[in-house]
Amino acid sequence: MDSCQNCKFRSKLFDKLSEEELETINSNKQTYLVSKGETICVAGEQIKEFVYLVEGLVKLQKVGRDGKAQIVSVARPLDFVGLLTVFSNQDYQYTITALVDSRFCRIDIDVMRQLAAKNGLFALDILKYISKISDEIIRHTYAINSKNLRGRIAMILLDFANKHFESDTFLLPLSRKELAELIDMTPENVIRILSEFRRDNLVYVKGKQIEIIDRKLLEKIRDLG
Amino acid sequence: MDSCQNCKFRSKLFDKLSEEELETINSNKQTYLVSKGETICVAGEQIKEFVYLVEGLVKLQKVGRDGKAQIVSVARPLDFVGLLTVFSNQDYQYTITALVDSRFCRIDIDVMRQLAAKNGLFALDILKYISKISDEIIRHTYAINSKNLRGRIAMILLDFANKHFESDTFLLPLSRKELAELIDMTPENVIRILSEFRRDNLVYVKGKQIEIIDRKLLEKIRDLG
DNA sequence: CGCGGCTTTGATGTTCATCAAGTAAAGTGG
DNA sequence: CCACTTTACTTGATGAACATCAAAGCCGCG
Repeated sequence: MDSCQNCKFRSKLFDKLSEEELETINSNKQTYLVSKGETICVAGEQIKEFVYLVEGLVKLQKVGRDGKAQIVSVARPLDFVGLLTVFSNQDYQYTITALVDSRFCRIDIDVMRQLAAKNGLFALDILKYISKISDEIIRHTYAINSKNLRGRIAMILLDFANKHFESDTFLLPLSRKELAELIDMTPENVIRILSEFRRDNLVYVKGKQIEIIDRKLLEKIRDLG
Repeated sequence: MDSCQNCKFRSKLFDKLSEEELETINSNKQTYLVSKGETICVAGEQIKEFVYLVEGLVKLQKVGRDGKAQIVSVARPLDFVGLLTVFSNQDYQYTITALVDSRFCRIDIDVMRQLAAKNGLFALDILKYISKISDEIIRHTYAINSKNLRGRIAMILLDFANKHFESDTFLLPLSRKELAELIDMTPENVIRILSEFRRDNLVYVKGKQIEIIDRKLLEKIRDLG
């Protein structure tokens, strides 16, 4: 019933696989449920499996020398959270933690490698995804660092509205501290600027509940910040 | 005489190709010489060719909204400068410029794609390289942003000494302004801190000539900054 | 010789992190 | 379900790090 062949969450990444190859994946995969806050894999551990997010939301983070966490990316299903370094590195580069209750699959990494080696079109698709993800992370990082604090908050709010929720009203899946780790600022300043946006009637903010009121102005702050 | 089959600069990237496949590359490649300062490809242009640096040194940069350049990476031969976005994107994401006189090859991108589709082991090797390069760029970017200005200068000097020249004495291939673009600070502060390092007898600095004098202390500044 | 870009140093101002202290919210055990 | 503890959130005051501005010296090049 839960076979990869019939999985409605299956991504286009696997489109180039034959029925037989899909069955290989199916018989080498395991499905897991994790609750909010649970860790899926830990940076530094040896990679044995390819991690594929089916439902939910996770964060990829690394820990700096000073022990402070930095969130590299917030990933949704089909973002192939484990993909990034699976093919270059022996160890996970990032710790992956569920932001909401999530479901994911693990596929033996050697099985993935063998399929890629055997099926060049499949490998080429993985290539495309990896390039795309890396590219987005790099772009995001540079975007963040080129903006002032108000611009960063504006950007991240619009990003959540546009990419994650497709609505101007949403429930933030991150704490203020996590927001700070994602856009490289202190929790105090995240709060300060959110309050400022609320005072200026740009955004309705109550706890994690967010509503974008003046989208035009917010976009201006993002773009000029 | 200049065939890929005999090329002594050929990277391990092509190891998985058969003689016949190498010949396909050979007959679809073109070799170019560029002088210092010349541009190899421009961000935004359509990707038609895979760019492979044979000899020299180049910078990858993008231009921010404000028109200021940011250097994403300084690449040597075998760094596959064009690799990063070739497989995900229609357009070059970065402008590539020679920092010293350089030699590079262009290979038709469709030929590369076809070879990857046909030869899974080759595709898998490309995958490894892409992952590795992205990973390094991301790591470098985070490293830079987590350090104060003195730490950044120390880091970049040690990086040049270790990775690029394998010597504590070398000629900087970048201007002060370019250095600033690479490590996200202003040219004034690059100069200020270089002068400071010279005053403290950490580094001999005269124009582009650099000599690391107190490596231990410089490493400490890098790691603690 | 003189012009323009690169380099250097100093003075000033802004942005942001840090510190401190208090309030709300969310678990936790009885 | 309520007191208790802990964690998250919020605001203000202070200081440090860094960008910006200004001005002068240097070097290569026409």
